[in-house]
Amino acid sequence: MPELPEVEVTRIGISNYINSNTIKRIVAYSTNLRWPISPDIFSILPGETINSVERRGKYLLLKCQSGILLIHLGMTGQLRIVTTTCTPEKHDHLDIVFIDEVVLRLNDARRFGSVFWVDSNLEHKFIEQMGPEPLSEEFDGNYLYQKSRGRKIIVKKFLLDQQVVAGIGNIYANEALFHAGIHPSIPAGRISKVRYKNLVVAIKLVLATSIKLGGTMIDFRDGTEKNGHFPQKFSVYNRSGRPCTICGTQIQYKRVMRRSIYFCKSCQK
DNA sequence: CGAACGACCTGCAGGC
DNA sequence: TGCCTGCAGGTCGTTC
Repeated sequence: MPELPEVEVTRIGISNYINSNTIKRIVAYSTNLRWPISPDIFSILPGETINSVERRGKYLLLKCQSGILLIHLGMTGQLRIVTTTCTPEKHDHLDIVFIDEVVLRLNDARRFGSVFWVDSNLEHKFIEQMGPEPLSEEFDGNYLYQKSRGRKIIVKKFLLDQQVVAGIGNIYANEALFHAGIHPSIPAGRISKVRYKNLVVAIKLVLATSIKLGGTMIDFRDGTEKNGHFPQKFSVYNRSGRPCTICGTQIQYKRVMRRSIYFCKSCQK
């Protein structure tokens, strides 16, 4: 499930192959992702050179001369670097073919991902409304504290709001709350500034650690199944019934508002 | 404005 | 064996 670390690891991985490379053509095997892929890209992209590969929250930004290609991987989206001789498989939707025959191929089984083309002098509304990058200095305890005043939603859901902070998903929200010792079901507006400072430290730590370890499930190179090593570091996520790494209490699992929460009832208050 | 929920989609696990 | 149900996940759009 691509969250910020997975997108970042993907960004670094594909950059080596596509940065400064020029697009030859676009091939679509299906265009109905979360939204139809902008038909513009078939005529605009050929001839464009990738000037930089950037990331904003969970979005990848392929910056070209005349605009930006935004890619969101949804839940199951994966980008792979292949060659033109590599035949497409099930759930492959889009090829960005470069002049040196390198292909950036998008695969997305559940099709929650999306691809947008935006004119360079327009900001896309989804990006525009997005909160700060969690690894930036701008994102600190004071910011979260101020942002949460008056909010009644539970803190775990608050962290998933991309307008609050960009790039956090269910896995890292659960993990960060554990490391900060905060119960996921507490209303966001009732948490002290000190606790938010601890939470921000925890968020930055879990995200940075995951990026360093290669995320949770990344595989961008042709043929080589190279999974990230972060799952081995999970403290609560997907560990229902297993002992807490700190106190040994069984990790709790609950469905709250159609989302899974994992926590230690002894360590998180 | 905030909160809650439906919808989108597919693969997989579990129950019968 | 095979069908059915529920769950997993992100997030936009709609409704209250």
